[in-house]
Amino acid sequence: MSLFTPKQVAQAIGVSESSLKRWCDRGLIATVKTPGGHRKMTAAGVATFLRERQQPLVRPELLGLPSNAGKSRRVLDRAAEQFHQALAAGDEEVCRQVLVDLFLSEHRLARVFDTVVAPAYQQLGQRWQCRELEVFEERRAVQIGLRILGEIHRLLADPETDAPLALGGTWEGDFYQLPTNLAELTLRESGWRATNLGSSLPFATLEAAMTEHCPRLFWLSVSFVADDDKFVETCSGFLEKAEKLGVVVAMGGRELTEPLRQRLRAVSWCDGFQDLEALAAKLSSGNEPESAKGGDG
Amino acid sequence: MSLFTPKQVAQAIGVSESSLKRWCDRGLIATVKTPGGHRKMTAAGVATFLRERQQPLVRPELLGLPSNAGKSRRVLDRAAEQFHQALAAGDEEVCRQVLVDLFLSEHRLARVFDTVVAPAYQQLGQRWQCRELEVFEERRAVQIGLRILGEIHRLLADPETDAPLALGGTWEGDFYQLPTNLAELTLRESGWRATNLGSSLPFATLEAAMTEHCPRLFWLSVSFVADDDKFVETCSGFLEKAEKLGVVVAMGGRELTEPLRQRLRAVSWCDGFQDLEALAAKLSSGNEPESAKGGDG
DNA sequence: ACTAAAATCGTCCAAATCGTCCATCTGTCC
DNA sequence: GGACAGATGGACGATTTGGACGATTTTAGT
Repeated sequence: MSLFTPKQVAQAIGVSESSLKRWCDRGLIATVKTPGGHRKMTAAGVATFLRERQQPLVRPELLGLPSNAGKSRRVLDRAAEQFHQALAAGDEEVCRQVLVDLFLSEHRLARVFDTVVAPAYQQLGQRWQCRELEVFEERRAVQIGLRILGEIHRLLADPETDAPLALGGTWEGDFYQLPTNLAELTLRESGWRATNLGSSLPFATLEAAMTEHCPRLFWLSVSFVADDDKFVETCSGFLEKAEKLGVVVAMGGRELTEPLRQRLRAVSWCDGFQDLEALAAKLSSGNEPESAKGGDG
Repeated sequence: MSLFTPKQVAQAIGVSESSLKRWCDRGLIATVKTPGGHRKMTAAGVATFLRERQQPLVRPELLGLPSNAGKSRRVLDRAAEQFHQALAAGDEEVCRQVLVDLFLSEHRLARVFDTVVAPAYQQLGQRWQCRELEVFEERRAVQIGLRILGEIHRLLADPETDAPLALGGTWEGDFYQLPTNLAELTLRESGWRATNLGSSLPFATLEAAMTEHCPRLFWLSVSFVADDDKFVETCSGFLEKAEKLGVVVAMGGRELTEPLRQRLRAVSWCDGFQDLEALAAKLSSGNEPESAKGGDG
């Protein structure tokens, strides 16, 4: 992680150094001070400020951000189409600009994911099925997406050490990485200590992770199910275990068909990341650390 | 107990060595001096200083870790061990620092990949087979690796538009993403316009990509082979096509056993990324843009 | 034990930042 | 319009920082 001086940040935002110093002293921007009293800021801290204040970035490159980030406000629906086109063309720079712009424009990530990212990849999937796109183009789009999400990951402030814990991933055979990554970021933005365990994990492993860390929330992203019966069976055992531990399980994904859902109980369904965010908010507001763990035995 | 040098502590705190020395001399940080006058600090001393000054550590993980500056062999060895430990523990910050430090120390990426990254993941794989690690810990390590590689990707300058083109990926059923990502970065550092097409791609798609873009080099990362015969058969067709187009195919990966290799021709074998880099150098030095495309039809 | 390379020493100085003050600008209320 | 409160951007000397230098100490390798 690199630290930025007031001069750099002031130039990046396009304001005078004096103003920037005042904002720091008023607590608007997270600032650390050297023993000598010099201020230093992190990219995440500045990004948080920019989002809260809707402040445009004049020279984003000074903060290591894409060269056009934050210069203009973006509208969600227009961005969706632009993002989709850029993804299909493999234009990583444009993709990055669109997403980082939206992020800095204080749009909730969950909303961006639901209205821009997810639809774009759905469209790509459709175009791939129609033979309009080659497989590698779809894979390349995923690569690009993962890279950009990684950057946004770094722009989010580190969660508090006492923030509620969330784990999640995808089940064995489900190699889709984007949805579970999106879930992780959604929860991180909501202040959770969310960790994506990865894709294609045996349920035994998921259980082990849950038992070891005992999170408040566990998300399961389901984009592929080979065998409904096996899935339901294994998953049911997992859910039982979760209930005993007092872990809330959230499931979402395009493969969760209605018949499949009816065969699973004790699950919070999330159709989209805004659902997940709402669930997380409910959980962390109505914090009941004692009673939740009660039924162990 | 381990003692830290000013350089390490300075990096951990995120200030210059000069400033740190000054703070030591002012008594802000408890310091022990060797008979020769070199300063040494204990973790406790640094922690006390940080708490009194309420200064957050920029890189807390570096405390306890040797510095990675320099280019000697042992630096790389130590880095390999650090990286491995941090990967197993899921400590993304440490991993990032180790790799980015090495990168900024002007180590060739190929060398870092061969001596640090690849061994670390090999060890993880072994420990996983010995049941020492859970699957999710291995997956998490991959997630971390991919994110960091994404960052290094951005740190590399964009390739020239007239740089030689390279494409690559993994075959259907081979979901390992790290090796092919490493290959992409290796070539990018060598100035190539390298694009990773992704993992688990049908050979038909790989062929389509090759035909459409006609790269100078095509890498195939092979970390998993379900059926040797089928692999050889399909792969041979691919290699023929490549030869017609004048595309050099480079293959590497732990699953390329000797018997498998003998059944495949017209391939440049790469045991490690330094091999790949050497191959790339040879190709781009002996540049023969005309004759290469000759035999089409 | 000895040599060569790497890291640290102490010192110096230019550049950056500090805190503070003040003139200017903007929007509001009377 | 005019008084007022609040925010901005620039200027000032004092302080802090970060990088450079040759000399010295530590470390790696034989």
